This record gives sequence, C-alpha cells and structure tokens, in this order.
Amino acid sequence: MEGSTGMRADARHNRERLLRVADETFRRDGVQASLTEIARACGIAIGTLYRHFPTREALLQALLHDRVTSLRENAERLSDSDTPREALVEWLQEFGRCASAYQGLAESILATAAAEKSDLHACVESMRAAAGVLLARAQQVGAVRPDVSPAEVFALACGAGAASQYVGADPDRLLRLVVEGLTPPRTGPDGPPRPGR
Amino acid sequence: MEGSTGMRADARHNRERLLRVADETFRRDGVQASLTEIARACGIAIGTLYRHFPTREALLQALLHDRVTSLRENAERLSDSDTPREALVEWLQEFGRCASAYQGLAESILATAAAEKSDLHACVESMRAAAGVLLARAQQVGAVRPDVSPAEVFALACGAGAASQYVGADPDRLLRLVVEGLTPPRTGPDGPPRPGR
DNA sequence: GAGCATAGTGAGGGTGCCTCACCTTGTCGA
DNA sequence: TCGACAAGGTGAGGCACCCTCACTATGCTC
Repeated sequence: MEGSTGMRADARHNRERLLRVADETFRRDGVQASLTEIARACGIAIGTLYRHFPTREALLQALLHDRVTSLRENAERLSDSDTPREALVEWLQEFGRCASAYQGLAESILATAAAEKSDLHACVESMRAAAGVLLARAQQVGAVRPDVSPAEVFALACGAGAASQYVGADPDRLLRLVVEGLTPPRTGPDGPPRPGR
Repeated sequence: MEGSTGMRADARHNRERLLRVADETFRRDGVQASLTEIARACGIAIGTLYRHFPTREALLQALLHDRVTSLRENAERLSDSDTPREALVEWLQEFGRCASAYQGLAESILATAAAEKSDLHACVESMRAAAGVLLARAQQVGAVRPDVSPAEVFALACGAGAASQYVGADPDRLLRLVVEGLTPPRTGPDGPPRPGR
C-alpha cells in the first residue's frame, strides 16, 4: 500500500480505512457509488475523503495501484514465453479480471486512456504498454493477425471486461473468445497447427 | 414515430421535440446527460418531460424504437441467408452501430437485459431473440463454434459497441474481430475453407 | 510541553433527480 | 360559437450527491 509513508499516524490510518471501505463499496455498487456514503461508512467527514483523494479517479487509481504493478511485472515475465499466443491470452485474462473488479471500471479505464490529465492515466498507460509488448511478440511469430492494433485489442479487452460485469459472465472465458473468435476451432489432421501454442 | 397517435396536438409536438433534442444531447453527452438540460433546451418544463417519459430508460426506449424494429426485421430477412456466418456478422455490425449511438448505451442495454421491470427490457429482449436465431443458424452449419451461448455473443457485441464509443474505434471493425478473433486468417491452399462464407 | 505543520471537519453553494398539487388549453359536442 | 373537461403543462420542493474552503484539532518534533 504505497503512498502512505511519512504521513501522520491518524492520516495513514484513515487512508487505509478509506481504501478498504471504498473497495467493498465499489465492488458492491460499482465505481459510481456515492463517495459521501463511503465517508459515512468510514465514520470520516467527507472533507477528509477529499483531502486524501481529490477526485474519484484518484481513489480508483490508489485502489488499482498494486494490481497494475503486478500486471506490468507479469507482462515482463510473459514476454519471454515461447508460446506468445497463450502468454497474450493469459495476460489479457489477468487484465480482464482486474478491469471487471467493479462495475463501470472498464469504462473508466477506456475513458481515461485519452484524458491526459486524469489521475488514472499513467496507470492505464503502463497497462497499455505492457499489452503492446505481448501483442507485438505474438504478431511477430504469426500467432496473432498482424492487422490488429494494440488499441483495438485493448478496446476489446475492456469491452469484454465491462460486459462480463453486467452479465455476470466469466471474464476469462470472454477474453479467450476475443482471442479465438467465434470461429470454430480447427480439429482434425488437415488444419495447419496454430503457431505459438 | 409510433406512440404519438391520439394525442393532443401540443403534446405530440412536445414529444417530438423532446425526442429530437434528447437524441442530439445523448449523442453529444452520452446517456447520462442531464434530463433537466434536455427539457431546458426544449423550452419545456421538467415536469412535462417526465409526463412523456417517466424514466430515462423510457426516453431511451422511445429513441431506440425504430432502430430496434429495423433490427428485428433485418434478422428475419437474414435468417434465410445461405451464408449464415456473414449474416451473423452483418447483423451484429448493425446492432453494434445501434448500441454505440450514445456513450453508455451498450451498458444500459446490458444492464437492462436482466432487469424485467426496465422500460428497455422488451426492446432488448427482441434484439436478443433476433440474435439468437442467427447464431443458432450459423452454429447449425458449423460456421460458428457450437459452445458459445447467445448470452456470450450478446455480451461481446455490447462490449465491443461500448468500447468503440469510448475509444472512437469503428464498431464494425471491432465486431468483425469478435467473430474472427485475433487468430490469423487462414490463407493458402491447405486450410479448410471456412464454412458458410 | 509548546509550536506548528499536517490533518480533520461539515456547512454551504451548485447541480441533478423526480413528484405532485395546481394551472392551462386543445378538443369536441351542442 | 362556445362551454366544459380531460389531457397536458408547470415548477417549487424535498432529497441526494458533488466538491470547496475557512476553520478547528492534533500528532510530531525539538
């Protein structure tokens, strides 16, 4: 839980409590949950919440920090894989689980991708970069069609994450479908093996 | 523009104006645009807006009515196609364009799919049914993998529609990717031809 | 334990949602 | 032409949320 060093003890305590309660609340009510209610649930004045997290996105960003770090590390680890296609699937699935943690989160991520000033922006950029590396790798070995852009993959992944939240579907499954498509899997001896598997 | 027969002239006039302005506003600001502002832009009191459309979803439903009808008819027409896979793609693309008309619309559609009481519900159901027929047809001839459910296809389509809105991507392209996946297209003489093309 | 930087507070101004008791007017029969 | 009334229009009001900021409280350091 970075970002709480050098604080006064009461401030650190409140920050941690806010993050804990915000996570529960967003999980239950989505990212549009009332900040007033979060503060109330913490027994903290609304002004204190805003002192710690000046915007809703700053709060989201703080909540996502650890997961984003882990996503970046994972991408670096996976970029050595000798099955780049599966590496991409695995990473996208991890991303999808992250993006579908709260209802509305995937949309927030999509929306802030363009907005430089957003608190989430840097956060999102690092994820996009990580995805870009894995995608390029999979494309190099011919495991992914060369004509899709990182932005498109990112969009589809966010879309699948968002959809899974609303419908209650398994994000892993949807993201595998994104990679494989609705096209029937090749079976039998005559289809060329899929590269990179 | 159904739903305005037998009304008083002033009411019909206001209803039409509301729909026109709401469409412009949702297009610009997304489905979360302020209803107060729509009423103001119409030069109409807020109570009048609510008299015509008791909920935001009722307003959306009215706006979508014509397009949904057209989607249903199109599905019926396409269900005879001798290239069921392309028929599915075409329909999904039309649906995607509809669902990405306003930012947030795809999510509203997803969210109301489960909520029986929503004004959009019937609207959405007719679209789901239409998609179901085309999907089943494509699966029958082996053009689409048999293990995807209509709900999954619907979720992916909405996800792609939503994502295209936020990113400014082409929904047609994203929906074709949903069907084809990120897998490289088969080329050369040895790959089995894709059925249903 | 004094001083102060850091942190907490919550009223207040702004906006939006939706309702409802009351007013206005289009329409239709006489 | 006109009167009655049902259909329609109105907007203040109650509620909730957002965010700010002038003020108060308190951990921490020396």
